[in-house]
Amino acid sequence: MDSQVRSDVALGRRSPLASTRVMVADRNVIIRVGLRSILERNSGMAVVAEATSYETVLDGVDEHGPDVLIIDLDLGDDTTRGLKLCEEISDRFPRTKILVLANTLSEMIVVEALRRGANGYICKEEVKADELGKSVRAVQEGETVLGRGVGSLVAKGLGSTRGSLEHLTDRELAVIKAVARGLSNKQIAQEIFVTESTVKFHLQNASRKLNAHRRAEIVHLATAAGLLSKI
Amino acid sequence: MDSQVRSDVALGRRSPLASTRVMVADRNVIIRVGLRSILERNSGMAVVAEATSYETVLDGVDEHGPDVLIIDLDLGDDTTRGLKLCEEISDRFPRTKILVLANTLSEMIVVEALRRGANGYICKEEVKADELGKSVRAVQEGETVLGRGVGSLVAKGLGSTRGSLEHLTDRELAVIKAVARGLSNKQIAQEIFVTESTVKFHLQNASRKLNAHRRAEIVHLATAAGLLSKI
DNA sequence: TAACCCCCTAGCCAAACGGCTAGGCAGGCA
DNA sequence: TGCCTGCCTAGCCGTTTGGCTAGGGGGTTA
Repeated sequence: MDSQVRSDVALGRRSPLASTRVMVADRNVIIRVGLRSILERNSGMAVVAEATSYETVLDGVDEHGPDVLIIDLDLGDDTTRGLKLCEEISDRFPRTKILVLANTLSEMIVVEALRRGANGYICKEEVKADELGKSVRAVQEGETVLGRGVGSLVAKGLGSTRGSLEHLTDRELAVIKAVARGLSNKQIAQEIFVTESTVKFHLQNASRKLNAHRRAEIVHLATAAGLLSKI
Repeated sequence: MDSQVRSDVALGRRSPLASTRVMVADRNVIIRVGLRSILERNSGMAVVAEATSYETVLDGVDEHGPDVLIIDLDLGDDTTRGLKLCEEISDRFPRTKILVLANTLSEMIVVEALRRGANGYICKEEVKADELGKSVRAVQEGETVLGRGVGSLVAKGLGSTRGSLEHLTDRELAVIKAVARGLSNKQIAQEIFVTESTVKFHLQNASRKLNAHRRAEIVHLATAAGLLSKI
């Protein structure tokens, strides 16, 4: 339609309605383009910056000072880095609201993200196009947005006594990855140059942290939490 | 549309072949919008149909006869349905080429998809924007396209004697899902009203089919293959 | 009808696992 | 300095598992 406005937007200028400045952090170029298209065309927002790695998110926020940061916590091989990022951004740039856009729905991650400063959590698969703009605007205005299915998950989790996600240590994660490959404790011990006892020790700790009791469950929970993306 | 040839040229030139008609099948609206945006703006292609469920893909292909179908095999809770869909489309509509756009990289799924008529397989996370158009055009012209990392995976898999994916039976899948929840064979037996022997039987068969030797590995492989999306 | 697949059951045995207690060592921090 | 955390080791015990052989019954298809 109005080609004048469109080219202005393309140049980076804001239309009077484009009062919301958004930054998008996602590894997937299709997602980035899709978000830009949806937000700019349907909601009159402006995507002022993009990031594809943990390292560049902070700089982008610092430089562009977006109103809302839409972020997939899984920007690498470790979702816990995304969680730390939430904490750091909400700490250093409290004016920028954080809307987590997740691939998967994990109770642990949701609770932890909110605890560390995220203002909203929606799931890529579930979201509808018209909800996106509303969600962004809502978090910008200080609301907390929980997408489809997220709310009930959180409510369920709040009843449990389980506190915050005790994040897995490097060693524990390494052992879990080996377990996922079907290795026995003895094989794992040889692979990482420790004794079988140590492997069992790490697995016991991981079990407690994930509230699991069998190695198959550990693998499943760690996968669901996005901790095993790269084996 | 023809009156805007000039602006089309400005947007990115339209070659005589620019009539590529694409259909997109993906549950995720962000992905659908992103693909449309990338393909239409940068490559002068037309997205003529979209689908979001297994049921609607066939109708869409039948009605619009796209040159290329870009499809995420995981349109529901069962990737094997996506594989069947590949087979059916390549059988009934051989003129429509199939480009699989996957979330995850699973050797089994790749090999099986290609065996059942897919003409290309690329991974959402890995693909670059400019590669998308090229890939679509390449499969349209009869080439087989394997995205980053996919090729080496297939090559590795071809060496193995393991044949096609023997798909898991309902029972086997049910047992695996229970295993993922950390249940013991005895507990699973009680839950699905069979003896422990039967549970072990199903797990043995699943192990063979997935080429795994430990239940943790079974869970991991089944997850990677998209078989455990809904627990 | 035979051949096949899926589902179910049984028993055996060695190996692996889960859960536990009880330590030692190094580094960061109050 | 003491305290905490992460990491490592040891041993014990009962349970679970992986891998195997050896069947039966019901359904579908060639």
